[in-house]
Amino acid sequence: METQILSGALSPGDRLPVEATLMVTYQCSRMTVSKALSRLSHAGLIERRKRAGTVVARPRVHSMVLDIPDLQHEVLRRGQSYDYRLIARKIRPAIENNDHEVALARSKPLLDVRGVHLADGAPLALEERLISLATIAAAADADFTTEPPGTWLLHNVPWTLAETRISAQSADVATATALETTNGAPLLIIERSSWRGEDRVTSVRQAFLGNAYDLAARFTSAH
Amino acid sequence: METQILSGALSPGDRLPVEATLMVTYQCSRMTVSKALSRLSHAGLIERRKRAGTVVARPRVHSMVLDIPDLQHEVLRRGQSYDYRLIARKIRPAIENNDHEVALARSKPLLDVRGVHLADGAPLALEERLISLATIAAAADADFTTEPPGTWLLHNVPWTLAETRISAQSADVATATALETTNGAPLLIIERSSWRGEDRVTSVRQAFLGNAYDLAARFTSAH
DNA sequence: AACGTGATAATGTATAGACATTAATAAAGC
DNA sequence: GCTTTATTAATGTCTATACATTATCACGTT
Repeated sequence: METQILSGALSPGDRLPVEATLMVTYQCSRMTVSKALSRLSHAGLIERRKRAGTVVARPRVHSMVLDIPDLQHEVLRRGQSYDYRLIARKIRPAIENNDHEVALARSKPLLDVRGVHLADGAPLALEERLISLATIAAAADADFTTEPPGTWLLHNVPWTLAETRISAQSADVATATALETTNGAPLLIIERSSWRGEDRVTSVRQAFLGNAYDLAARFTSAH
Repeated sequence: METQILSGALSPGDRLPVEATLMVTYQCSRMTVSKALSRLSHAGLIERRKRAGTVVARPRVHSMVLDIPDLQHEVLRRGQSYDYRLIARKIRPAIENNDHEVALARSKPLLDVRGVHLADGAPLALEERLISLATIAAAADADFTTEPPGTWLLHNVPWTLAETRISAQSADVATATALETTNGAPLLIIERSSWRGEDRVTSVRQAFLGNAYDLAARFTSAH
């Protein structure tokens, strides 16, 4: 079925046979047919409506799975050496008139970590991260001098929801210095906030050298 | 179960009760327990191993669903007016020493479309797109003067695989002119190739004004 | 102590049947 | 001709059962 749809033999809007027919066609029980169709439906390839039957879905958004990999893991996978250089780590209260920080802090301190990711010794990204100690108290005891906080969080805290913003900016002086590039160089900015259930876990801003980053490049699929 | 994991009551590595126990706990059949656990497993929250039992997963990659929306749809959703300005449309053979174009063309012509997306009359993105007429012959007859090719493709061609590259660049003269911005302005570049099964469908390069584009910003989740 | 080797406990997947839910269609009423 | 109501055909979900698959564990042998 999947092959037929993806090959174009079945086009968006086409009706699929009803489950009873598929039972006969593929010589299996209705439960099995139903599970298979549920899988396709979940993947967004088909739409099922009671009484009306099943049709090949007309795609609406270009929805894809983007593997935003752990930077350390990704750099090592590409055969480069990885290093993390901690610039500053401090525990501080939220800035009062910054709504975002206040929501993240929830009346407790924030862990503020910034550092540079290096691939083969060259700067790859500048990272500024805030971690909510209200949500993740254990982060206060973690050692972020060599292991980047992103890696630690990934291995220790499951997240349920993340909001990502991607944009491009010109490097200001401080960022250009940290990344050893020229003032005004194009940077790829990734900002992400993560939740665990109702609670905010962390927010991070990563500034990548525009030309160095084909890391976000990933194979993707609708399934 | 999901709530317990996401709330932190169950941590990565913790063992879950075996299915027989869950049957009793939740007063339902094993098939139902199994389906629920399969769903959690598919979502990456747990790992199931025969004989060894089920444990809460230790997350590995920051995998997330990125909804890259249809631009027209997204601009309208934000309450802005949308326009598409066609710059050029031509059918031409692939450039011979360009491997990418040759692979896309498959010995047939390519449809080369470029245009500008406008939100509230202001340029938002410059788009350069190639469509394989070998794979999508019907695209030759589509009217791309007002409807952008991305929207047409999205509604008419299901895709199975896409490869996306995201980077940042400084605007060159031609691009800066088309986007009515200054030379050297930071741009967010999205390059994407799409497949339908084994066949290449289209490749596109979109250059966004860096500050205008929080469009790629999308709510995302692991499920 | 090291190495198979078989029993076993767990998940994986299938079947047949029952009932619930929903929306398209047909019938009835005004 | 329009609206309301009943029918019904489709999917949605559950149960109980059976057997397949596989990694672990305990045991016996070398």
